[in-house]
Amino acid sequence: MSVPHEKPARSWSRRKQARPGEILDAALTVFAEKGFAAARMEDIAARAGVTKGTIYLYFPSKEEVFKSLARKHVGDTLVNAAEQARQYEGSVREFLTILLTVVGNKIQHGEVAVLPKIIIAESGNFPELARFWRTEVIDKALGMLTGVIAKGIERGEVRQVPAEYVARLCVAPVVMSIIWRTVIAPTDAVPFDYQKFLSLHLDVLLKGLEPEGRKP
Amino acid sequence: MSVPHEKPARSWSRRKQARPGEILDAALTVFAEKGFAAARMEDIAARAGVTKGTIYLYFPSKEEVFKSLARKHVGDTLVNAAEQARQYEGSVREFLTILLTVVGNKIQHGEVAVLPKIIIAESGNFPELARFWRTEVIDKALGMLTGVIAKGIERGEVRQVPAEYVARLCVAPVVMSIIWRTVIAPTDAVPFDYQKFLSLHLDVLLKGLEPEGRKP
Amino acid sequence: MSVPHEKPARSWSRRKQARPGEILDAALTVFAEKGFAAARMEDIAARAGVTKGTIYLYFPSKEEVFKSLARKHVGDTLVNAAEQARQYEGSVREFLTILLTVVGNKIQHGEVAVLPKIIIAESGNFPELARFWRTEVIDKALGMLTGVIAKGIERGEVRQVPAEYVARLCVAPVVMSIIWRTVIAPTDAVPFDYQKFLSLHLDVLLKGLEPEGRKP
Amino acid sequence: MSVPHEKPARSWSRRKQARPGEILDAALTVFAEKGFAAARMEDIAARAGVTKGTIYLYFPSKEEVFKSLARKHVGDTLVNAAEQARQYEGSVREFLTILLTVVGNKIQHGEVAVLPKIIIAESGNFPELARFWRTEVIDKALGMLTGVIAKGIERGEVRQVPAEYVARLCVAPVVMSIIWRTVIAPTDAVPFDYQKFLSLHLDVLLKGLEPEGRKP
DNA sequence: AATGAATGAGATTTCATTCAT
DNA sequence: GATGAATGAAATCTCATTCAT
Repeated sequence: MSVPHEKPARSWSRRKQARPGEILDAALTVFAEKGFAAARMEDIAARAGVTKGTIYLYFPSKEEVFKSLARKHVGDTLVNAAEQARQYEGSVREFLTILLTVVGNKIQHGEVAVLPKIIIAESGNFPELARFWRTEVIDKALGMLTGVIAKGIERGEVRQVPAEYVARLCVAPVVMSIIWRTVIAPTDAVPFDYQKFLSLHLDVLLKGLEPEGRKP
Repeated sequence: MSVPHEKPARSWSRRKQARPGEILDAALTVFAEKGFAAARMEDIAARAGVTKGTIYLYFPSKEEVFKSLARKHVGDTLVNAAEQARQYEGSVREFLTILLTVVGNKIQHGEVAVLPKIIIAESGNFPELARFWRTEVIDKALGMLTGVIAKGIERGEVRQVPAEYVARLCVAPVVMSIIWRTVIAPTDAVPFDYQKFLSLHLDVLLKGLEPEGRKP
Repeated sequence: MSVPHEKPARSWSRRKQARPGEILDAALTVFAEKGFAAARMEDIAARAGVTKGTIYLYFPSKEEVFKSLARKHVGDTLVNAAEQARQYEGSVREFLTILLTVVGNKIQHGEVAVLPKIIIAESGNFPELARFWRTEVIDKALGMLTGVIAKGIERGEVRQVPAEYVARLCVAPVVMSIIWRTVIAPTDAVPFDYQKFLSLHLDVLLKGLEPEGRKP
Repeated sequence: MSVPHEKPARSWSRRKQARPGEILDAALTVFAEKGFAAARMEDIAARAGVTKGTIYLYFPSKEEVFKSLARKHVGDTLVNAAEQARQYEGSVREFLTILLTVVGNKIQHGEVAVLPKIIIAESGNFPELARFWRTEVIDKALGMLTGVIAKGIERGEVRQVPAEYVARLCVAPVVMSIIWRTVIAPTDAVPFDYQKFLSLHLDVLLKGLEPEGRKP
């Protein structure tokens, strides 16, 4: 690869490259806490370690910061998950176990867990965003799961059920965990074990989906 | 003593009685759509069929409108549900069937379905409200369900599981339905059958909770 | 005097006659405390024992209430004092003693003592009023005193001094007392003896005005 | 190290230093003319040569602008006057002559002469301020004068009189001059010679305070 | 005559955005 | 590239005034 004299990368040069990302990270937190309208550019700037004016060097407006943010984390994890799912040959149980473990972990520790809350809160003010998430995230996630369930039914692992609805059943406790983490958890000290919760969920769900006459 | 007519009750006197409710109804819709900060008092007023100033005859501030709203619908349905649950002697299946039918109906048609979205969106700006809902709604609902599940375990209807977590499993699809209705549904035309979804949920859940050796 | 059937004067009829005065009395207090802009019609109404709307039956606007008030107490006491002064034949000392006693008493107990404060405070917003008071009250009072002093100089009771300036010297402690009563006195409990103060004032003033070679 | 020029001191940095003062100067004029409630932030801003928003960069609210203003000019001149008075060894006449000349000059030309009017007008709405002025300005001024008079009595320059009351007598024409300047003078063209008035005041006052048997 | 619910103009205050430095 | 002082549009809130009862 021809990068003959990869610049010495003066420290502020690296900063410059990193700025938009730093700003969006700051925005993520602030928007999650206050919502779009109540978030002040100054809050975001302060959290990003810059001043108000600087944000406008990288984004033309508050709205654009918000939209960039909402688009940023989409597709990353999800898209390849969908890809893998299509080719996946293991059992439904195996697949969901892996998936929910990863997701559970993100909820427990990840920063991005707050994005859904942002979308929920601002869907009314930014309907395009709601639609964007609908098509890019929700439909893809549900589509992937529907496919997995359907395959499970074909194979006799799962009894006859409407796959798209079951896909939502599969996701529901994840959604609830996300909301719990972002809405309830901050207000009280009692910790909640999302991993254990999702693990139980999977256990009950798969049992509930077992074909009738099956021998355990 | 001659009190033939209930009261003089001048016509605007009757209006005055009704006004606060009308305003809160309007506020419910507007807050649900825009969130607290982005909702304009004038919007709420217009929707209630009055002007800005009138709202201030009944509520001292925007914040108080919001808080009144958040408190208004609490406990109504829920509290007596909890009471009935404690005394309920029927099976877990029966109880949950009735409960989810009622709830599903409210989600499908009710106006109040948007309240949770409001609380989710504004929990960061009004932590007291988040706490209030946590104690008054969530804890009570989960407590009620935990009790029902526990009773089911005692009776052998339900296998050995951590009841509080299962209570959340029970609720998760309800939460998801509410969010779907308020966030996703408005952006697209495809209708979603909440009743059917919750019915499937119950079916899978109860099956997933059946004691191991049970004969169907 | 031909008032053959002086009406039985039903009590509310008397009220009706009295209303404007009651409202102005209330306004006097409220305006004195808050000033014109900060005084609310509702405050005035409440203090007068009526409701906002009622005031508008008697006065077309807040401004007119204020102006009526400012004109109300003018000339009453003052004008005849001026008249008496012109014809007065006694000594300067005698005259001022009587005058300051009356005035001192009004300051100590009267309600009207607050009027000057109102005029001072609102002179900027109602220059006509300031002019009105200037011509109707101040000029008349100073003119009267100037006349008295001048007569005193003629008679040899008072040494050669510019009478109009001395008239102001004569008034200054009165002005100060009024301000003390309305501005300082309300904020603390220590009482102030206006009568004694004005009496001392007169003593010092007259001594200071004695002709040079006079034997005491 | 080369620090040839005091500082970089970008030009707007110097402005920032000056702004609060400029705003308070503007506020002084506007509040004096209209009173607190009737003064619009926009008026103050315009007079200070900025826009509404700018004021809020330096003061959190209109009320705080007002309070800052009321506190600003306190103690400056007065406090050292009090200090000097305590140590002063000259005659009462000398001292008061100097004092009243300075004061008379301030009234004739100074901007601050309007502050007392502001305090008088707003004492009802800001009782803390009235108290503040009472303790910081009035009590100190009267205390100083009382001390001077008392010393004069000891020395035999002044006859036996209650010193605190005489202190007020001394101040009364000053108060009246201030009110004349701020309330009456703006409404008419005839000028008033405050210096001459106060000079006459001193002449009459001191004569009035001379010990009885004194030979002139 | 009196009420008091309703109005809406106008004030304070906030904050996204601009721009000289 | 970064700053932060300044702007001004837009929101909340107040209250004089109106008017149906």
